Amino acid sequence: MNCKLNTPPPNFIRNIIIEDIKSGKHGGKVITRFPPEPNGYLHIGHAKSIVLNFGLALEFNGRCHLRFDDTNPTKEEEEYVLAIQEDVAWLGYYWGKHLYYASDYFDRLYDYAIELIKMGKAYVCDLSAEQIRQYRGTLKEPGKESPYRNRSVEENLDLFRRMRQGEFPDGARVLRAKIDMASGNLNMRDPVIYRIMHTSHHRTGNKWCIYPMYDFTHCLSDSIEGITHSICTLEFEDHRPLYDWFLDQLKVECHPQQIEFARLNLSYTVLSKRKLIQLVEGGFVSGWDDPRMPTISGIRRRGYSPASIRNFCERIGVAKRDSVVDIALLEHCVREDLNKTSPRVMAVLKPLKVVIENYPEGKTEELEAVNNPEDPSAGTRMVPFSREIYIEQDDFREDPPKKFFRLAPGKEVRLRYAYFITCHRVIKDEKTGEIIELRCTYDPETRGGAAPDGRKVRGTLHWVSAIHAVKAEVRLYDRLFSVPDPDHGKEGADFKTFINPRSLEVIHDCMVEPGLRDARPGDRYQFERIGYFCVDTVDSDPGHLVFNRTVPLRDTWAKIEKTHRKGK
RNA sequence: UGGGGCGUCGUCAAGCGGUAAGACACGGGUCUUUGGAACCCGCAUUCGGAGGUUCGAAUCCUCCCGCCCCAGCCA
Repeated sequence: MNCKLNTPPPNFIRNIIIEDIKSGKHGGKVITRFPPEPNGYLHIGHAKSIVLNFGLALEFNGRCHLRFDDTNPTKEEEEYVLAIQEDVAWLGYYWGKHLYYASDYFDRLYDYAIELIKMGKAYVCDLSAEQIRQYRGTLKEPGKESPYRNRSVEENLDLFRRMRQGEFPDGARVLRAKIDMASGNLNMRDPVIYRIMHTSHHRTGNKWCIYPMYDFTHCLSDSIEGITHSICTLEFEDHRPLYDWFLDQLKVECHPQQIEFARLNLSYTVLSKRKLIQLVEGGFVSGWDDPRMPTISGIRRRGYSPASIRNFCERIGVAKRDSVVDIALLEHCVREDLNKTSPRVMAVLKPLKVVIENYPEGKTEELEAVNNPEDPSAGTRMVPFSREIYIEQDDFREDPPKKFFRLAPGKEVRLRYAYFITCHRVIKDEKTGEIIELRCTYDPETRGGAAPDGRKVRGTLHWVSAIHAVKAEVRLYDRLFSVPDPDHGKEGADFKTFINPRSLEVIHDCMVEPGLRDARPGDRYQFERIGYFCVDTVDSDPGHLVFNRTVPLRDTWAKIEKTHRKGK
């Protein structure tokens, strides 16, 4: 475990656990579980659950199991179980030997079902799916009892065994719990607990042709593993009576407590599996790991650190009310972490050539640059400087507005770690009028960036020596959606219509300092004055560097300019 | 009168009868060789609404209003 734990803020689940420990419930133990269905990729919403479950286990000296809820072979695949394990591990959590599969319990679950039948608490029903739906009644009207509800135990036993033997086709019969067709809670109206599926399972192969349903499987799996607190999301609140019913009927030795909390919603994105699939399959993104996706793999590729995700999940809190967390908090969490850990480097995204006329031609010198002002132990590096350099196009204005502290005709600025330069001439393309080069002079007395005469300059620019520069491709990622709540657009507009057309801008001829030549996939940097970037793990290679922008630095100037424009 | 939940600052969220934490966002300032970071200040006389109990209520009671979830042989 590599994550520190300052005491997390209080939340109702933690409070329940503290009380339970105090009262000696469950022998004072805390055993939780994270139970994903391996039918898709994990996203930031799952991270909330992972951090909650593993975090609680860690805090109270218990343990957290990783259990795959794999009871529906038509939807689940091995590929997902591998991806999920990778994501949980990347987040920094270890389940150790406690890796389980609901499918490991199929034999025991079958035995439990037999037991239920013997108690007269379950029966085989021959109604079709459509009929079962009709018999279930509606939200306001009670259901009707199935004509098969009162079969004898012997007949039920025989039929259920034959279901297992494969004597019946898919959908022919199901095993149902005998509870209450008039219950206000539809989950209690004789829920199906086993269905016939002649489908091979990614782990049990063709051993089974009947598979247990979630409600029956989950509570018993929890019980088998000795889970103390079974934490799930709000939509399962209605299932709790059923969760408890099975455990009560079967007189198991361990009866975990199910506790529900509100799932995470994040502004400017979507988190439902169904919608994420549409983004992938519709080609709106490059895949599940597209850096704009809220999936763990996407976020990872985007350059977010595991620590920042954990921190985010702890800060958003855990409660029962529906809420939408501002994505600005997530962005704040990455900046906060990356600020302390990322080496600084100079990179020019949109280069503008600057010729320093009074600097000797052919001369090169090495200037010392600090790697991370937040971390002295990161040391320093040498950066080459020469007569021709690149600066950011945005750092020059021929006609500067008020408070523009960067370069302009006649203005002096500091080149970070280098010299003060003053702009004397602007060279433009004769035809287009586009600025193609600046002619400047430098003050040799200001080497390193300090003025011996105490002269102040407000602006400090990053730069890259032209002959030493390394070219790179940079991908500027932005929020995937242009509205805070794409899920609930006006008039039920499809969420895809809110996709931010500028969520990705690719820049091909960026100039980065030479030390970056050796950057490895996944390496994270702060491009000074611009933002945090990481080397793309899929498309970058030594001959063609590709950087992903994780998140831009806070840009006060952009804000000033914006409000200025609005105000005038 | 189907059943189950939830309503505290723009957004999250503590609070559990003793007189509204914190974070993000936002606004202002200090500092600065990143207009970054850091630091300082401001930001709910009020807790969905109305009654009631109490010396005292966001916290207890009553009624009302609003929002979310449930009719898969999905999880």
